[in-house]
Amino acid sequence: MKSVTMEDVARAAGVSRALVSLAYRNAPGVSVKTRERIFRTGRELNYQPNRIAASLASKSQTSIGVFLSDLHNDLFADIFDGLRQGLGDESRHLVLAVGSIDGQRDNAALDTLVQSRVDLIVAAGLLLADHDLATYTSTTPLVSTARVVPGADNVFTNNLSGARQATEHLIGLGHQRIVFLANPRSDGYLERGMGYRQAMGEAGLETWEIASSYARHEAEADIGAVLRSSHRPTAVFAHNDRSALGVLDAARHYGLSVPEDLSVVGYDNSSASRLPGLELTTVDIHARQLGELSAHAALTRLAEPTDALQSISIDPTLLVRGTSSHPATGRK
Amino acid sequence: MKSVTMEDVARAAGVSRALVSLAYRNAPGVSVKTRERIFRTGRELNYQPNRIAASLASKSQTSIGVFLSDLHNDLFADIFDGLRQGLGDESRHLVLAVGSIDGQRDNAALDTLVQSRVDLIVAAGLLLADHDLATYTSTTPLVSTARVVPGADNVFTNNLSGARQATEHLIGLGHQRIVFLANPRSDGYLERGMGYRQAMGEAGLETWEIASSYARHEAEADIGAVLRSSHRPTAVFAHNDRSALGVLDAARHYGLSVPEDLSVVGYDNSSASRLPGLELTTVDIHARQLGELSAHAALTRLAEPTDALQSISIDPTLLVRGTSSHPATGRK
DNA sequence: AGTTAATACTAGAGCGCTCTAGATTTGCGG
DNA sequence: CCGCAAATCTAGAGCGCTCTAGTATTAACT
Repeated sequence: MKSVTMEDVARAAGVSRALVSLAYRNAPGVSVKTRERIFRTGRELNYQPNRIAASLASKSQTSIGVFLSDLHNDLFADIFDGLRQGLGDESRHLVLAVGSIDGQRDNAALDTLVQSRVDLIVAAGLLLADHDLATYTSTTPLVSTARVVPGADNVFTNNLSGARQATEHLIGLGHQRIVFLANPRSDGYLERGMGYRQAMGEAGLETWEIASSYARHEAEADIGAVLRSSHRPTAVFAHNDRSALGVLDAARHYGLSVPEDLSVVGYDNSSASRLPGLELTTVDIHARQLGELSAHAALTRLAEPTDALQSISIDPTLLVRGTSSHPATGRK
Repeated sequence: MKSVTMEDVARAAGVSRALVSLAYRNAPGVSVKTRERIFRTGRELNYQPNRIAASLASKSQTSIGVFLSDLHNDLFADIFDGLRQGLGDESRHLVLAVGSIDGQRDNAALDTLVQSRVDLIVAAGLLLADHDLATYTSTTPLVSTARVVPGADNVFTNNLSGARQATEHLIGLGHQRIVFLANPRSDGYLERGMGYRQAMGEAGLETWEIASSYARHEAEADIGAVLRSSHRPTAVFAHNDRSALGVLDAARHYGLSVPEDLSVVGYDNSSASRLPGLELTTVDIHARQLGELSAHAALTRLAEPTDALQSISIDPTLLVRGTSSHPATGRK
């Protein structure tokens, strides 16, 4: 399947290859008449410029690599939307790479981007250790979203603040036995845990943390044992919506009604949390805005490669919905 | 930012460029000793092969383009997972392009893939008209998932069967006034409507169709008016889960309880439909399997470019969950 | 018309790799 | 130690484009 090249178009239009190149890049220096003729013959031959060749030949083709951790999490979809919007016209040269929920594919995905010689990588939801990322940041500028990576421009959410807001909300409602459901594999869990601990400490309450895994089913099992105990918690603050849904499931399974018997607060404001019938109280990390700001950071970095590294933090917002209320009574 | 080239590695290792190339491609013809030396110096120099140059130079670099319509719909995430699994090792050369929910970006996304000279495109959720797609199928083999495209290998779900199953389920429960909530912009809506009509016709029931839009909120508004009418339907079959959730919302808004006052059946078995607290009765299209079969179709096509076009259909499965029951009574 | 200054166009080198065809080395039976 | 095939390695021509440095053409103004 031989494809049409620039050479073919040039010959057919009776001009040089270089001129066709200029025309297709909308560069100046081509007369209107010739430009039209070139496009016409291009269309006739069904010519599609070869991007591969173009980016090999040119040094200035700025392409941006986007790493997304997991397509199942619509948070990343939001970030991606924001990114694309913030990038505007630049978004035509995006190269996507998708990792996997366990982080196993992150390395391969980043390699792909580096090997595709993207000028910059915007990464959302990286699970790799800082140390492993150093290899990449030394080669290609990195804009990290929703996680702070040394050596990269960072656009992140203030997890500490979000976790405090969530915990203080529960404390304010009168809860005392508040469990924090953590996941050592998840982004930002450390800071969220810290925010939880701070808020609990300031209120003179004892912390109670349970480690859980990323998957909903496992989170459900992990929390199940706790919910069955006689001195069970009256509220659970989950490190993200996904595991909060697991808690909801577990509660239902053990006959606890939410929020009457148990208050549940999630984190992320994922689309699932917004669903009718769930109305999960959660913390909105403003994912779309995160993406947009990442775009700006990326554009700035490309324009000024030597500028100092930036870190932008966005304050998350607590969204009180239906799964949190006063303990025992069920009153809002 | 000058990057390390194969030339650099060759010089440092004291061999020819060609040999480095062979080594990095794990090709035979390189002695074990030399191979090791090459990799060692490669690592020392932090060499990353330039994929762009590689694919320009080689004719046989098979890369596969993947078009995904919309990252917010986790159906596509499932398809993608299946695809990646089915592709196995081949999945290292995936090039992703993402459209948009309104289909506006589909053209641009496909152009990107063609311009990246992918050897084949696997497309999930295309909204473009057949006619617009002809341009692409003439250049690059296309495997279409979840939609039948002329001139492409197709892996699709039997929408007719799925819609019949859903409708017959409702009829079997005793419903008579069953609304089909359609969306003229959505994939497969035509066939789903047809399945609905067939099932209704065979049962001697009158059809009742309402056009809706893709977004949940609008679907909610569209269905609202119908639900308020005195002679309202006892069941709604929505063309997909997304709009089914809108129906659920509308029902709640107008004080109808589901499934007691209104049965609702969706389509897709999206992750949202599986959530605790929703338990939407829906039709499972087996998205993951769709992806896997697409992978096989792609591999077959790449191996045998001249074989006749294939069409594989998967029968969807009705999943009866909590939102459907006998009319008026609420008994299952 | 004659000079200058734009404007329009072209030749050819090169981006970093792959691949073909040929050169060199190695292994091994006699 | 020779001969010859197999194993190992290399030179150099592209892949389809961009970009620099230049040539040809037209416009602009004395």
